[in-house]
Amino acid sequence: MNLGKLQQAAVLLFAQQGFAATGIRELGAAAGINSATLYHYVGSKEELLVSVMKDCLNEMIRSGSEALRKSSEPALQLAGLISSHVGFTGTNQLTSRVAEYEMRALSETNRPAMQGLRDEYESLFAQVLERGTRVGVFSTDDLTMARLAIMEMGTGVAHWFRPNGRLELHEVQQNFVNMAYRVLAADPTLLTGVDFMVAPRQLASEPDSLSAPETVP
Amino acid sequence: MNLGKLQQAAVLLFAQQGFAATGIRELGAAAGINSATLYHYVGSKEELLVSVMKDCLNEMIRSGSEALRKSSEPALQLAGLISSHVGFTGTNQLTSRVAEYEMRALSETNRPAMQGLRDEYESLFAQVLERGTRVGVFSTDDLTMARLAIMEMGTGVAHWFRPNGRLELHEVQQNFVNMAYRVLAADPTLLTGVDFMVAPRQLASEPDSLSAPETVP
Amino acid sequence: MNLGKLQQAAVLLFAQQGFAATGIRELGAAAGINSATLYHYVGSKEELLVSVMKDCLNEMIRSGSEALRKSSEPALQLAGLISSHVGFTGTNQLTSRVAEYEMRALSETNRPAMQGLRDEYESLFAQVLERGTRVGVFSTDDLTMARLAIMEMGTGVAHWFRPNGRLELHEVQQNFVNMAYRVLAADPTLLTGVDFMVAPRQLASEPDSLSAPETVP
Amino acid sequence: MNLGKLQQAAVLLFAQQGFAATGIRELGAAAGINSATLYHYVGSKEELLVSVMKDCLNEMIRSGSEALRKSSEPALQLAGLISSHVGFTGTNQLTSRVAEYEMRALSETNRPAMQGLRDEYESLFAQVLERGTRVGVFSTDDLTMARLAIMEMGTGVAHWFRPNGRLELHEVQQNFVNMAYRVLAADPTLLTGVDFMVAPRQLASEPDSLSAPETVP
DNA sequence: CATGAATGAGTCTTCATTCAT
DNA sequence: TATGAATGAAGACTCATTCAT
Repeated sequence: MNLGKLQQAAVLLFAQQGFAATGIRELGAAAGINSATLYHYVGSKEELLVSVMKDCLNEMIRSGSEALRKSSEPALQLAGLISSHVGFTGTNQLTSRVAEYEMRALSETNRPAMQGLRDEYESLFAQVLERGTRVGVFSTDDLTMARLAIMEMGTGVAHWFRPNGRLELHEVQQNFVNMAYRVLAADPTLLTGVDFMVAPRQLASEPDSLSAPETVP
Repeated sequence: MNLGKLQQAAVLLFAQQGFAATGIRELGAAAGINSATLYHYVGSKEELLVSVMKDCLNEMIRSGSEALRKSSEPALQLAGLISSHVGFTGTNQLTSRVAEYEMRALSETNRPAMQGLRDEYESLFAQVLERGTRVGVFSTDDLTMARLAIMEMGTGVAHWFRPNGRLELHEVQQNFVNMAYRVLAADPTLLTGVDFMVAPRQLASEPDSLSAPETVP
Repeated sequence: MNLGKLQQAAVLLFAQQGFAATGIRELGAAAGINSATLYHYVGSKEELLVSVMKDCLNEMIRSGSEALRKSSEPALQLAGLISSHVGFTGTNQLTSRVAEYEMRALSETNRPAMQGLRDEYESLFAQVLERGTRVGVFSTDDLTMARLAIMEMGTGVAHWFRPNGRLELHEVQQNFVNMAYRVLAADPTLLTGVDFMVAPRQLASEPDSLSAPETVP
Repeated sequence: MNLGKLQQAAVLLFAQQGFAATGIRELGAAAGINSATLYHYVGSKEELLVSVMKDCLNEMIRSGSEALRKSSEPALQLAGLISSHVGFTGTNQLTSRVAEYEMRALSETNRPAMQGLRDEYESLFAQVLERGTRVGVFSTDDLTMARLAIMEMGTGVAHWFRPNGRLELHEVQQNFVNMAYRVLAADPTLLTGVDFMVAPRQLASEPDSLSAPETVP
């Protein structure tokens, strides 16, 4: 037994049923321990959620920041950032879903810190898009809406991507970069010959399952 | 008292805290009635959710279908469909959020029917995109991913749009049509002089609130 | 609508499910009225039970007393009393069952009065048996036990007798008189040519149903 | 704490007030535990009732069957059976009352099984009486009615017998055998010198109380 | 490290009853 | 006479959490 296994069980159940609908005994059962034993690893049900969310958001920020550091060109930075975002979301589908959905389940004690990390992550996109627009490599009617749209569509990957499905994850990453470029009217030839791709890391909290056949044709 | 007011209270709380985390007494208080009185209007907490979701999904299908009937050109149909989708989502932000998020809260008794409506709605997009691709007005690397991305980004409107904010809803609708056209490499001049816009209807379950200043600058 | 129909509905449900397990709305539905209307006929659920029990016990006492008045011979009085008891029980199966079972459901306000009636009724048996024993027409090891046994077996008729079944009610009455005579070692020839039989009256509270085929072969 | 103590508390309350009228908190209080703790020992209120009834009916069948095995003579078998029945009822007054009265409180899930056990028990009496009649040791106008009467009067012992009262339980057993013999016109001398008596066992569910002075003089 | 027993506060739902219409 | 709407109290049951072992 260790915290990782417990987090995996938690993420699986939280993703399926939601934090509020998941009982502590259910969590214990899924992790193969008594519900009381659970309190040896974690102070409370909410703390368990916090530990999952913190790891998740920190890795998102780390991975996104790393992508930004690979180049100083906004267009390439954006490609890296989207590649990171989609890669992470595809690799940690359940965890990232929980981190997004269950923000509202946090008490006032914990929400500000987690929301702060989320804001920090989103600001990575805002910065790149703004610089790219200023420099003239991106062009949109409304930059804010474009940013929100691009992030949202990337996040959606968590809902449908299946490992061992029709598409490899790197194909999905490439494709989403292409779509973002189109939305921003960026020049796709900027990408030729450049390695912007970010290899995603799997979190300890991400369950192994979900290798089922792709549900979306 | 009437069902509408109760639905509004329910949607507000379900959107903020989730179905499972919302108590029956809380619902009653928000609707201005005793929790027991609630059972005069609705058979159970879940039935209340079902009534909201059913109304929501039915109106989405109706509105989307109406949009498709305004033209036989796939490109214009898509514009209408996106206009409908974004308009509906912006007008019924909380209700549509609840309808999306709380599918998992339904019991096996009710989920299939609701999921069926959701699938029916999504198939509207699939049909149009497929026909447009066959006809040659749309061009993508992967049509399925494009479809998912376009739907997802439209759905995201529920998270940030604020009436009386920086943007009018019709501007948002227009902008999302433009972005979708870019993703699909569709010719934007096809839209000039054409009225594809669908005027959204507000559901009885949608709370009046939320006229707050836009949170996203 | 009238009190009688309401009592019938009540007796049917109280006999099947018990007083505590029967709801006021259930009662209304069975009587064909709204549960609120019920309060025009009766002050409360308990008062409804009381009205049923009072009518029942009063008629038992009246019928038993009448039987005693038909003769001054203890042996013949007992025959009349048992005939009355069994006849009443067979004619008002459900009502008498409710009157017996639901004594415990009464509040302290009403129980003493009802228990008083019950005691008064049982004392009819005690008196007759004692006089008969003193006179020498009855003979037992223990008179108290004999009395309890005889009453109990007569009461049991409520559980299995079915009108239109294998046996006519008057046959059952006769048979129980015979059995009681045996238990008391009374001379059966005392009964020849004497009409001790008491014709039972049906209470307003007794439902019409139960004309089903006898369940006990 | 253990199941037995809980069963005792349940039997006491169920016998006094009925299953439906007894609350879960009341049960907990009577057993000296919190109402929630009760669910560590039993799955539901009904399951608690079932456990009591099952134990009771099984022991009745076991004891009755044992009595039958002590002889092959129907007259002696009947004596043993009645002795067993009355002994059991006098020893487990409350439990047997609950087992009889609360059959109707069971849901459709549990009632068939319990009713099956009850039927099995009653058939012991039917078999013996039928064989005895065929052999000619019993004589009645109507065997079915005699059987019902005999069983019912024995069951009535639960209502009035008090340990440490005027009569010892074995006296009651003997007396009821005598009365049954009279009802059936059986020869009492058949019993002389024969030990047909069955020693009753007390169930774990039977409360200790009730050693009060006999209520019926 | 692990757990069975325990509990107060909470869950959704039903209760008997009242009252304006 | 009749009822739909309303409610405080109570129903059975589950909750997250604690603690002695």
